Parts: sequence; structure tokens; C-alpha cells
Amino acid sequence: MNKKYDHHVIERKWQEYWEENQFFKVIEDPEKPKYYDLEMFPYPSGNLHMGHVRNYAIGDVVARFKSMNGYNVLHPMGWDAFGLPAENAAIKNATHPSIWTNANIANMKQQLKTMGISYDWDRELATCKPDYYKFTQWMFVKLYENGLAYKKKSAVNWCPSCQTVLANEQVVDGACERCEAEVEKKQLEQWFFKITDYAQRLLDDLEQLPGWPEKVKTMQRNWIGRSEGCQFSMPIEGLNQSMTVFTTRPDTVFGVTYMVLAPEHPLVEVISQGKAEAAAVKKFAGSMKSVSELTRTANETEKEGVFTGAYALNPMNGERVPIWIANYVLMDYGTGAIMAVPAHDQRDFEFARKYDIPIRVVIKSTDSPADAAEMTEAYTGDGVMVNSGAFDGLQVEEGIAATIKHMEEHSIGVGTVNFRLRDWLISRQRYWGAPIPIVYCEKCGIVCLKEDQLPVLLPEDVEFKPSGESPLNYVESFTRTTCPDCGGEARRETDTMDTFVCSSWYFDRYCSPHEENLPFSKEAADYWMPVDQYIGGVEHAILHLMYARFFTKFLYDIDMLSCQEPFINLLTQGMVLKDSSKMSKSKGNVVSPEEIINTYGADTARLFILFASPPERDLEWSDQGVEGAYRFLNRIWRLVMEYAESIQAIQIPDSFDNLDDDARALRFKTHTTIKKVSEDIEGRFNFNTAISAIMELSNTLNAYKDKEQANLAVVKEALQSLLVLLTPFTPHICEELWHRCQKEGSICQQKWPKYDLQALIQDEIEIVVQIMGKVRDRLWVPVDISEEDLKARALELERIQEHIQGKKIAKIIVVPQKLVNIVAK
RNA sequence: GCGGAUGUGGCGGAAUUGGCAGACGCACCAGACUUAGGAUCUGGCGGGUAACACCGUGGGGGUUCGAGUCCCUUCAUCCGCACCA
Repeated sequence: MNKKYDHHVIERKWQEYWEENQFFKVIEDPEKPKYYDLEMFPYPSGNLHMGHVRNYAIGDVVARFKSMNGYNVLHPMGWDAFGLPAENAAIKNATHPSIWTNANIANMKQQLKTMGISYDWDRELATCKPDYYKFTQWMFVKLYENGLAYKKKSAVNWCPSCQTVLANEQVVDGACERCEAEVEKKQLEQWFFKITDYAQRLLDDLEQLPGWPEKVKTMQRNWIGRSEGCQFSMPIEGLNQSMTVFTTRPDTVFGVTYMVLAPEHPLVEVISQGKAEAAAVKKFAGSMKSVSELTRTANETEKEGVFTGAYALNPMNGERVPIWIANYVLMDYGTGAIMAVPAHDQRDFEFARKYDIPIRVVIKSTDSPADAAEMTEAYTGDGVMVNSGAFDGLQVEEGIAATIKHMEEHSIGVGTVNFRLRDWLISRQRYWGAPIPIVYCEKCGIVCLKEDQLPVLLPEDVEFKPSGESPLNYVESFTRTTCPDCGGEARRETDTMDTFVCSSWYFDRYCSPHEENLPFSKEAADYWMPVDQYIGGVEHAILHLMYARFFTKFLYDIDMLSCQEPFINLLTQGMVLKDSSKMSKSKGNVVSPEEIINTYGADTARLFILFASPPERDLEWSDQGVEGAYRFLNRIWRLVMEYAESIQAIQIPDSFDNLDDDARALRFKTHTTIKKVSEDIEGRFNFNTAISAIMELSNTLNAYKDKEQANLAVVKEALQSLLVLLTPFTPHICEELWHRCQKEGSICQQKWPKYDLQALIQDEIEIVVQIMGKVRDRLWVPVDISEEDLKARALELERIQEHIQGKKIAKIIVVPQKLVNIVAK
């Protein structure tokens, strides 16, 4: 038998053993508490990168730890397999996206297996397979039937490079999230999911997620962007029409000195028609179209606008106010029109000053000038209403309520809540996605397929255009179909769904991945859902996590799920950095997991990554750190191998009596380590400190080796505990050493050790002695020493005597079991 | 501009409830073993000092017997949002 630590042999051996014995296969078991541990499934890009390794190493520690603690653990893995890169690769290399994708999946699965992660591979899924996307389409059908999927023409974000539209969330700083091309606005008919119907619930239920990082919840709150106010209409002079505005400050309505419409607003043309200003208005609106969203919304952009020549009537005081159009009012927020109150809104203030529009103060306070001419900026704070007729004297807050009440009573307007969140645009003009199950019938119009008519299969034999345009448009066998209602001629929708739709319900599918009639069985989901621990990158804080929450609430509403939130606890792991920046091909600082695992083994790779920093923080890659982890495993190997034979016959007694000081100290270390490692994993996910505690135990054991009267029972207990504690982190080497010690069964199926309270009891403890809060000496005393005796012992110390000589002792503070602090002046 | 996070040795990081700052690891230094060492083992390792004293958790101030930890203020870095009416 090989005496040296050979990770190649060991890791393959135990991976095969676990697989053959189906160790990680789980089924519902009502006898056991369940634990659903989930890592965000990867896009099959071709190769595992270090971010994946970190993600799955963290998840595996949790899964193995929970399993050893008696939980029935669901720990699945799958593939987020639809998406653009496959299609781009197809265009470039003339390989079909499905071939490219399947090859990548096979490769990455192989790499994943070398990591030795405790996945139940029987539950593997890929979103691009018909047996999966059939149910992605099912989701669409159900949303459609419930009025939550609809088609509308609107200005959408178009990425010219990807040749497709993007959801608002996928536009970052005016550019495409994926390819960074500048996004254009286009008027198109597109499919949307009505996520805005769930805005309030998505916001409120964040309160029920104490296990989520505050940062992520804040980001979601900002994204939902709830604001309370009111909507009211202002009649337009000379026209039988009115303009509707949204405001959060109806209390300032008497300070309105002009109105603004977004340049794209449909009323713009109507009201300026025939006016002298019409040409200028048209020119301005036209110029806005060519300005990109990016520059238009940049904070530095100066406010610009033109007068339309039209006037509106303020319904509160009958005043006639000019209507302008301006760049700073956006069509897709609120009603695309505002009432402008320059005295109390900074943007309106800047605009009014620039164009010499009157400014009227209607909120008075001690810290703002009463005269508009003296103002240097808008006053947005608290105060009382003035120049506001019957409302004068009201505080801002009561003024808001009073004006809304007045507007409602006089049918002028109504109190409303406005959200920043927009409906989710799910159409993509691409091939490699789940087809939207819709047909267009000449007679019946838009017809959504029924559940039993699914799936709408993606045709395999297609030709990819170099432009990126979807080949589906040209596949007649796909587009030409019959209407499911009337049987007449019909045309199929050629848009496919955003891949975020696929990933919004995959965690439900894992509960019953082979279910054929429904996306998942309710019984299985009732047992497993919600996910107890979700782990992944913070880059999904808004998109994926918001969409998944939306789907979960919808599925709850149609009685498919019993939970309203999919993920109880969320861990957002930090990035893996090299030379202080994210690993990327362009920077040339990529470390390949495959190479690391090949050279040092999966156990070393896992150990290094888990030890180098706590999971939420960024991790700086260090080749020397990897060496250190490898050396540690070699030390463990030698330590255990040294005792492997001699401890075999030793029995660990039920209780340890008459131990000498060294043996007691070792037992103390063993059991404090069990305690610390358990607490560090369970409560805080601080794997780095858990591992450092195990290292300390190994150091203590190494030092104990030299003792003349070594107690082998105590050593055996320590070694066994050490191996079991280390198992979630580095399972292969632990399994091997476990068997080298002639232990039965798998170490992965051992019970997590419990610490022995008896072993934690100490007779003597060290107390720190301070003078004025500064440590001057230490002293060993019996644990049960009285406060008086302890004070006396402390004062007797030579070094203390020196320091307090000639001083008066004002006070002595004793913190039991810890320290004595002498206050002397 | 708003919101959030972070700031500790040469480096990664510990210090969980206000109680020994720097656990553990890396790097480095010295020694042992050795034909050899990029293996292994032993010891050292914040600054400062002969040794103490003293100084030290981004900076300044405060509360406290005692502050990395609490409060005020300020700086730096990172992340998110940003004309949202």
C-alpha cells in the first residue's frame, strides 16, 4: 500500500466509490428534516472557472455538513443552457448550438466531477432540452391565461450587436449588459410579463427575508422604486383634452409655474399643432430621438427644452400655465408629464432660471428664503404651505393628504403609488431559446397554445445568418402552422424567451426532475421548497433573484407552490481575483481550475479557496497559498499514517479518568475544536476560521507526539475528530485516511461529532492583570477562585507592585474568568 | 449627488457580547537533518529598546476602569443607484 499522499489515485477512487454507492442520491423522507442547498447553476460556456469552483466548494461544505448532521439534503446541479454565446459560436464555427452546448456540458460536468462535490446527478437538468423548456412554455401559457403575459408596441431597448431586444434590467449605463454595445431605442411589438402587478408584494416580502444580505434587499428596493403621490389631470386650453401628471408633492401644486411633457409624449404634436412654436417643438423632439439614453440621462447633461405654445389650466387655482417639452422628463416614468414647481424641485429650479420662468414659493420655513429672487437652489425640506389659498398653514405632510383628499372629492385626481419597476420584456429575436407558444391566426388573432399542445419544438435544421438575425424567420416548417382554435392557417411566433425565464423556476424542477405532466410535482415541491440556502454571485442581485421571486409568487397564486419566497437564505460570494483584479482572458490573469486540480488535487483547491477568505469577501488568488494548503494536507497525511496502525486496537472509553495534564490538554483542544468548527460552519459560514481551528488541533497533536507517556486513546479520539471535522472541506483525503485507520463505512456518513462538556472543564485558567487597562502581567488561578482572592493574588504580583508603587488604588474591576483591571492614580 | 460596504503586520486574514490586537496560513530570518533542498523538523517574526518604557487597527476628536469593536467628524477605496417627478 502506498505510503505517500497521492491525490490522483485517492480522489478518483473515492469519487467512483461515492458514485457507485449512490451516496448523494436523495428521495423525500418525511422522517428526516429536509435541507435544500442550492448553488446558482452555470451557463455552459465550455470550462469551469475559479468563480464556479468557489461557488460549488462553498455549497458542498454546507451540503456535507448538513448531511452529517442528520438532514436529508437536496443538492442538485444543472445547466442554464439557452443563450446567445451558443448561437454566436454557431455562426462563427458552423456548429449547431445544441452540439456546442452539449459538448460544453459534457466537458464541464467532467470537470465538476473531479471536484468531488456531493451532487445528486440523477436530478441534473438542462434548460435547452425539450423536456425542460416544454415547461418554460407551460409557465408562459399559465401567465397568459392569468392575464400576466401580453404583447404591446413600445419603445424598447435594442442591442444592434446582439440583434435583439433587452429588458430594462439588462441595460447597464445605456449599454448592453452582455456585449457592451450602446443600446438603441426602437418601436417594436413585444411580449411582456406583468411583473409590475407584483411590485408591492415583491417589495413587502423583502421584510420576510432576514437571511438575505441587506445590500441585496436595498438594491431590490431601489429597483422597485416605490413612491407615493397622486395623479391628476390638467385641462389643456383650447382643446377638449387634458394632460395627466404624477407628483409626490401635491402640496406644492399652487407653486406650479409651468408644465413639462416628455419630448416623445403623444400630446406634444397635438397641442403644438398650428402654433408658431410648432416647428421648433418638432425640431427639439426630433433631436432628442437621436440622443442616446446614456447621454440624455447623464447627470451632467444640461436641462433643455422649448415652449410648445400651449397652456394648461391648474385645476386647483384656475391659473394658466405654459406647457413646455424638456429633455429631463422621461416618457417611461410616471405619466411622462410633470407639473413643474421650481421653488421646491431642484430640476425645475435649474430649468426655470435658465428660461426665465417665474418661481413662486409655496412652502415656507425658517431655513429658506421667503423671496424667490434670493433662492440659489430649490427648497425641498419641511415647512408650512403659503400662497396656497385654503391650504395655507398646513405642514407638508398634512398638506399632501389634504390636497389629495380635495382632488379626489372634486374628481381632479387620485392618490396613487408609482413604481420605477417596469414590466419584464421577455421577447428575444434569437434562435437559441424557448419558443414563445403563440400563433397568429388570420381569423382568431393572437392564440396561445394549451398545455397539452406543448412543447413547441425548436427546429433543428436551420441556417444561421452572419448578421445574427434569427434563423427561425426563415424556417417555413416552423412558422407555417394551423390555428389550435379554428384549424385555419396560422403563423407561429418566432421570438424566443429571455433566458431569465428559464432560470426563474429551475429550483422547482429539481424537486421532481422527471415529472412528465407538470413542471414539478406539488408534493415534491411541498417537501423540498423553499431553498434553505442559495449561494451565488452578487451580480444576480436584481435580475435573476427578482424574476425568481416573481415566478414563485405567481406559482403560489395558481396553487402550484406553498411558499411565497423561493430562497430563505442567500449567500452572495465574493469574486476570485488575481493581482487585485477579476480573472479575465483579456488581462491574462486566469488560473485554470483544471490545472490546479491536476497538480494539487481537488482537496487542495477546495481547502485553499475556503481558507483564504470568508465567502462573502473577494478572494485574492495566491499560488503560494495553494502550496500552503497542499503542505497542510501532507502534514495531516503523515500525522494520521504515523498512528494508523498503533491506534487500531485502542478502544475509546466512555469516560476518560485520571488523565495527566498533557492528555487533558489534548482532550480540551479536541473538544474546543469540535465546538468552534461546528459553530463557525453552522452560524456564520466562516470556513476560514473553522479550518484554522482544525490546523491548530493538528499542531497540538504534532506537539503531543513527543510526550513520553502518550495516551493513545486520547490521540485516537483527537485524530478521528479531526478527520471528521475536515471531511466537508476535503472529503477525499479524509475518506482515505479513515479507511487506512481500518474504520468501517464512509466518513461522509459519520455523525457530526458533539463536544464533551466534561472535556471543556478546566481546573486552572489564566487571568490577565491590567493597570489602567494596560496588560502588565498574567496569572494562573483555580477557576473557582473568589473575587477577593483573585484581587489579592493580582496585587501580590511583583510587576504589579512596581507599577502601583506610590499610587492610590481607586478601584479594582474583575471580569470573571478573564481579567483584573486595577485603577490606580 | 444619494445609498451601502470596506480600511488591522511584508501579504491573505483572526479577534463572535466593549475585556490579552495580530489566531491560522503565506513570505521572510536563524538553526537541525542532509551529498543536495524548492522536502521535512525546531525556533523567531508589528514598530521601538540592551532590556524595559513607549508607540501601534486610515486621520482627528469623544464616551469608558478598559475601544479594532460604541458615538461624532474626516479621508481613501470598492460596489449599487442616479434628471424617478
